[in-house]
Amino acid sequence: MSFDKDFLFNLKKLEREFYLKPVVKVARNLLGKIFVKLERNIVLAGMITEVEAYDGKSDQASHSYKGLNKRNQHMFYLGGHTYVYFTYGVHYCLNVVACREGYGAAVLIRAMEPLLGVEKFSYRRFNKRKLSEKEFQNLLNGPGKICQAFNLTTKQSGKDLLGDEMFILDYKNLSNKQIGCSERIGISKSKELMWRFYIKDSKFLSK
DNA sequence: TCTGCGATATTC
DNA sequence: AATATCGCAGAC
Repeated sequence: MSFDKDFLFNLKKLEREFYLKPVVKVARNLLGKIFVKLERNIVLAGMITEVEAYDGKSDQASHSYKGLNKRNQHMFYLGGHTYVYFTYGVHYCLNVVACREGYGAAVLIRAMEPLLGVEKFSYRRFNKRKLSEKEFQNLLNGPGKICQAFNLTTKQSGKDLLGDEMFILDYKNLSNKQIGCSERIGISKSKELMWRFYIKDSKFLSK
């Protein structure tokens, strides 16, 4: 199986309806789907392997928990938009907004398997072209790494994933057996919720 | 292979 | 003061 442009462009873009379901369901369903960003002369694509769900008012770990502010405003957009935020003074993180407009739920994209644009990813992440096996696996296996490789910043926050610049393609539908879950990483509140989901046999997961 | 730490924008 | 992170240095 090869992931060239022709293969990708025969896949169908996820429709609005996909994003309007409860956020945990959207999170699980995003596993195995293909995130695509079109740049000037290049196609960047990765298969989503690890995600975390963040709900609205009920979830103390969610950016939207305390209501709308300047930083989190895009998290309240209609499902199917992006929410990119800056954190630790260093890193950007990509989220996919879920549910109706004004609800404030999103899926943090934590890891992907690189498919197209590997050379671009390599330069942005390691400033070189030839990578070891280990480096290849580490291209997109963390939320900050994804944004570095795809060159995503707050400029790309609030974009519609049903548009032409960035979108998600329907690809794999995974069974419950193939999906692992755990506590979310790096939070202190609402830790008991098992809302981190990942593809069990993937080599492209965060640490 | 692992642990601790520094970097530092944004919000409360 | 805390945070939805990462890469590096130094210990072993």
